[in-house]
Amino acid sequence: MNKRQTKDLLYEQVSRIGKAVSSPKRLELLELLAQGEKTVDAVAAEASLDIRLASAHLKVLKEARLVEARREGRFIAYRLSGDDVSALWVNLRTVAEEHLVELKVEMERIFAAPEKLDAETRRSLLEKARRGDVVVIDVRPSAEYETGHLPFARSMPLDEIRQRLKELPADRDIVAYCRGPFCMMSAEAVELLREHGFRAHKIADGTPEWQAAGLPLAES
Amino acid sequence: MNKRQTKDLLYEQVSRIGKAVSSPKRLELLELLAQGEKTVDAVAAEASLDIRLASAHLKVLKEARLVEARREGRFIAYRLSGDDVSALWVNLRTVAEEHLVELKVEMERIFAAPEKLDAETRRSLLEKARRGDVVVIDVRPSAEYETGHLPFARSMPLDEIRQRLKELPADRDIVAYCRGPFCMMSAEAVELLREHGFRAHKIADGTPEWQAAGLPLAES
DNA sequence: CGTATATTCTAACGATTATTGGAATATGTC
DNA sequence: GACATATTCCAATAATCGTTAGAATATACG
Repeated sequence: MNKRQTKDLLYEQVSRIGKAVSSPKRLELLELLAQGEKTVDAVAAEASLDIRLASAHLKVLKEARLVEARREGRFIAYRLSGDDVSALWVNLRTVAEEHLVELKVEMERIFAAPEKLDAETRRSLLEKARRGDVVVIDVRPSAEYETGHLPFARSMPLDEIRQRLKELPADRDIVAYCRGPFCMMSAEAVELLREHGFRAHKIADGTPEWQAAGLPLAES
Repeated sequence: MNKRQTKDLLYEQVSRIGKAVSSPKRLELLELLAQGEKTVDAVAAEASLDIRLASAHLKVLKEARLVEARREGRFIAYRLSGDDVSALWVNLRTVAEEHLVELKVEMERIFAAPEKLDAETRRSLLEKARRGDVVVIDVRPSAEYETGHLPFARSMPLDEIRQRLKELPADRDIVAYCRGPFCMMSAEAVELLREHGFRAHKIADGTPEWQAAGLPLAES
């Protein structure tokens, strides 16, 4: 086999990964699975897809080895095939945020203040959370919290906040996070909390961003 | 605009990056441009593409804002639009190498021993090169060396090695690198050097891998 | 063992993309 | 200003992909 044919083979293989991430729906599914293992109809519902279409997209992701499937009774549970896949998603989204003006303006339109974190801010947030100077709340569904969450964060799913307001302090800063920069749950939580007089802020990070920055998650 | 429409818009934008990297040819062009600014016919020749097809692919990359173009006299020079693009290429290739068995076996078939470097090995190589315990040679075309190269590496383009053998030490290890794990220039260099009795080895890293690992390059 | 549920498979269609060759544009040179 | 060179534009074709709907499979439950 000559050099050209060999090279074609190599790039062809890498393009399998590229093709897998070339569809907006599949990217959404990847981000969902980055929050933990989920069944087909769970991701289909979250991404507003017909179950059969979601299944087809998951199949493509599986053939690119970005996800793995496992039967769980009547359901089939999909999960990312590694932390590097989650990091790839973060990388793709970051490059898009950096270079695509259309995405930048859209993000600014949706989220008034885009609270991007740098390494230093992440470290200091962690320290303040450890000391209890701020209360970090994870507003995702509790199953996702249990798969992995920011250290010192407590679970406070968006649809439970209203009933659990008394668990939160009125005299300290509350920092809310959810699935990542594209997720709107933390913004909704902050709005709700501010209406009730709390000092709430959101950060753009989700667990995938935190992990991609090389920081450890907590479990249980 | 409702939540679904907003989400669709966001993932749609990220998928522009995904679509750009979904073609093997475009990945090859990206890797070439990660070695430095190049003209259309230069990359077309390197990638064995018709100039018109190369131009079309570069246009797609430009529309995804992964590359930028600049007129240079009669030529048009393309370059990556940032170091993060180079890092994205490395990330995609690494995920592919990690998860795609077909790629793994193909790599093993081509390159007898895949000399992957971890953080520690990179550091110690750098130290040995600094002290002069090993001679690191950059076998890429000299223009690429000038755009950026590993610290303490000297330029020794593949097609000049035969004439410049006397510049190399016979009593020390020689480490050759080129554009990255897919590039065959360092393997050819090592073969040539060993035939002449040198103690030559190759590493898989190119400048993109080195940079993506957070290490600095040298210029000039 | 029959029924309900979750998922996959298959076939079909329309939309998008890769590739090709010819024509057009832009720059530099004589 | 005519010519050569580098690149882009345009139109056409073949290949691939996304989506939809109906049928098939596989497991759990009564």
